[in-house]
Amino acid sequence: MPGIPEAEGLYDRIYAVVARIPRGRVATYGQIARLAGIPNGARQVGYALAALHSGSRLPWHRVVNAVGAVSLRAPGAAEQQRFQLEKEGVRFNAAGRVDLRLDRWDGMSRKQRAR
DNA sequence: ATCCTGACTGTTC
DNA sequence: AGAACAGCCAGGA
Repeated sequence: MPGIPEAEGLYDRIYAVVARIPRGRVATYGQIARLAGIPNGARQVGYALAALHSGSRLPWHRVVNAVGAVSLRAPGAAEQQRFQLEKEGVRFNAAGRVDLRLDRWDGMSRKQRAR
């Protein structure tokens, strides 16, 4: 069939990409969407992650928005995400944002700490 | 099928 | 740098 975008589910593809983000690095929603084959699916990525039940082993905390900030809305959740990232070595600036130029995952190699 | 909501993003001011 | 806007698209009512 000419139109089989996701015979395994859209979310599964998103989760698969998130699972590949190496420790100590972050990726943006748009970046993940693109890697999952969903050009303009940034919101879908957020939607998919929101659908995740607590207890999932997916490294969803490594996902930040386009400006390097945490987009969690639930009170306290954002701080928790930041704490977990800092624990992995990701640094936040005074504005509470990640410097994507330094810690963004290149989407290819799994481990590589440039800088 | 229509409308509203949302863990988004790029452009423009 | 921050705010307003307009696209974007999957769910749920």
